[in-house]
Amino acid sequence: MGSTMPSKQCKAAGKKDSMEMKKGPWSPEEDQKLVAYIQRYGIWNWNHMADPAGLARTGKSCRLRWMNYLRPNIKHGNFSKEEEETIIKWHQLLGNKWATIAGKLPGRTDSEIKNYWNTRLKKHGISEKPVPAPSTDQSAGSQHASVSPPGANLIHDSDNPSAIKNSPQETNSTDSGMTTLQESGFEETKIDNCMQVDWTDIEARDLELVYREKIILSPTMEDAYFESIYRLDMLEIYSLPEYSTDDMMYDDNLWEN
DNA sequence: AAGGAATGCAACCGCCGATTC
DNA sequence: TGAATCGGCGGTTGCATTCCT
Repeated sequence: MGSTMPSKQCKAAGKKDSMEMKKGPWSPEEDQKLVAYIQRYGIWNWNHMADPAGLARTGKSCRLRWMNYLRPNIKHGNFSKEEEETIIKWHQLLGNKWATIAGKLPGRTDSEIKNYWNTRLKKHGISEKPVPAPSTDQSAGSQHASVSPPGANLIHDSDNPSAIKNSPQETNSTDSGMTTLQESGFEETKIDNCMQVDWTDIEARDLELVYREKIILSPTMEDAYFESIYRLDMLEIYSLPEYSTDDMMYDDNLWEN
């Protein structure tokens, strides 16, 4: 469009950017320019938009400002209790996958969630990383090497959604009377891309599991307990933000096979 | 009331995967 | 097919504000 910068020069331009481009907080005028430009021309190339928009900013800076602050339907302000619980729950399952977690909270950005976690939740002693899978090799220290899913040692107490307990390795699971999957007899076998789970052996309710970040169990529907074979490649799409666990429950295709 | 410490948040940086040429 | 580029992500930083002594 209005830009004359050849795209191949962008790497070099990046160094130039750092010297000549404006940094620091955005002024209301800059916000106005960016919004007006996007409203008129849309988003076509962040690196090439700043100049015709009249902004002495890098494309990255423009993108960040738009994505985290200026774009429509962004929620600002305090997180609700429900949102907080959602963050805690999904962080236990996914770890620092802020963008994915943000997908579960419409209107919230990954940056905002990340900040919220780092400033409010982390300090309250909530586990910072996904709980390592239980392993017989205590000395291994490899978090994802086990066949068991990372979340398999998680119990999410439905009476107290924010109370998510670690595995016996991490904490004493016998307090508060909750049991881990292993303690409740959970077993799984992985065959190629298929995971076979005997749900009837699972005593815990309101439970979600993630296997390499792919959801393998819907949390509440009783019928789900009687399904035993899940194809990870089928389920992969359900780990996308636009799919809720409700989608999983009511999608008949999910239960084929 | 003042000053230092703690906190919260916006923005930047570097890396990486996907896409384009 | 490989290099260049872009967009996205997570980690980190810096500054303004609030809290505490």
